[in-house]
Amino acid sequence: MGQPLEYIYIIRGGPVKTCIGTEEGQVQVIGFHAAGELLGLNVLGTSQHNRDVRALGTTSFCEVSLERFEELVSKDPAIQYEIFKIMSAEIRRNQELLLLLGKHNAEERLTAFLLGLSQQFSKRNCSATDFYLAMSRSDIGNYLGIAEETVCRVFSRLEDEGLISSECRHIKLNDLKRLGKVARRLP
Amino acid sequence: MGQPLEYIYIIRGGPVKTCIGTEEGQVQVIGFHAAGELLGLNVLGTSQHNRDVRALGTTSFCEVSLERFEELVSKDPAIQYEIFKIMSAEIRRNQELLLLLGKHNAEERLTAFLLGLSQQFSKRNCSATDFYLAMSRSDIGNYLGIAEETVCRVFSRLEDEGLISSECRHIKLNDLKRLGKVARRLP
DNA sequence: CGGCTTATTGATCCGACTCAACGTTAGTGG
DNA sequence: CCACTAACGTTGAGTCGGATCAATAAGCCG
Repeated sequence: MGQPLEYIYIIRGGPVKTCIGTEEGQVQVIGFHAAGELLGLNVLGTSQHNRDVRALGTTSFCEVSLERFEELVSKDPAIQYEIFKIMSAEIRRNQELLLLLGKHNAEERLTAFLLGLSQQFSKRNCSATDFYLAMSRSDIGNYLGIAEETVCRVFSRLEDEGLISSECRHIKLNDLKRLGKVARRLP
Repeated sequence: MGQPLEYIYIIRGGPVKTCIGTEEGQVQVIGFHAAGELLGLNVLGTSQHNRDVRALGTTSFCEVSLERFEELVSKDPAIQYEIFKIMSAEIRRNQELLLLLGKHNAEERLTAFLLGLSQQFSKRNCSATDFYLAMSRSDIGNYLGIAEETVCRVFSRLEDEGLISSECRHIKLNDLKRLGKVARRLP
């Protein structure tokens, strides 16, 4: 964060989190990302990066200079359109998060979060029901706008109800259908 | 919402709100927009619009077919870059909103909202301290993730403290500096 | 006028925050 | 090798901000 906008980055591998911050030192986790995702597109048209990116494990990046990026984009309409699609998807992702933060309680936020992860893992040909969380309880709470303690409590409650098995960062989703109902329950 | 992605739209004049919804009928107001803004960019790469746009007064639009849009963008790098910048700004706007919803209480959200409007009006050469709200209390509450009643109560409280004058939708900001402190107060 | 939407205010209740204690694991240095 | 420290995760008790429910204005329009 604060660095001049000279490069954008592509994640080669490893989980990361991105955060924005205020002058007062508050931090908001904006997203968790994995291999293949682009970082830095959100500051096109400004002079410096506005996000902090932190590794949640062993990671590697691909650094692309802004000139090279603009060259690629302007020469190849397919790439250009791909970038539009990526940015557009990022907008939609943030908007769904807004809906989650604005209209759902802690239990719904957390189950929706787990189901979202499940889908991501499934797309990467990993297990959709049995995975490790790269991020801490504190990061999850920050991301979802709830306290770390509440994250723990909801995990415990979901486990008591048999919906998940939670052993620290190793999570099993035992009943995707019922979890889906919890995530989307009307207020 | 739900219409096939055939056009994107540019607001000619008049205030509008955009919303997303869930199958359960919940609605989340995502933003308020005025003349000059583009609507529809957030669904590039998908098959249909995912937002509802509703007028909050007399409005007019410019409709641009997707083919025409793509033609313009691919022929003129300046336009292309401009679109990147617009989408990038939209991402940043949503992220700031996420920070607001995730880390700030009702009073901070509402004062930040008023100050944001103030800046917008100021950019349009309108008064930064004396303006009409195009949107209802209910819309504001929905947008900020708080109840309509809470919006009213905070308005009343701010008025009691002399920070604003509120007569229904006619708002005066009496002390921008103190309002700024309220908006950014540490938790 | 009456019906309708919007705004305001009060009373009550609950979900989630805060504060605090404690267990666990990993890393550090004597 | 073990004491010490630092993160991280979990759980409990108490509190409070804001939601909900309810009633009452206040503007708008047919």
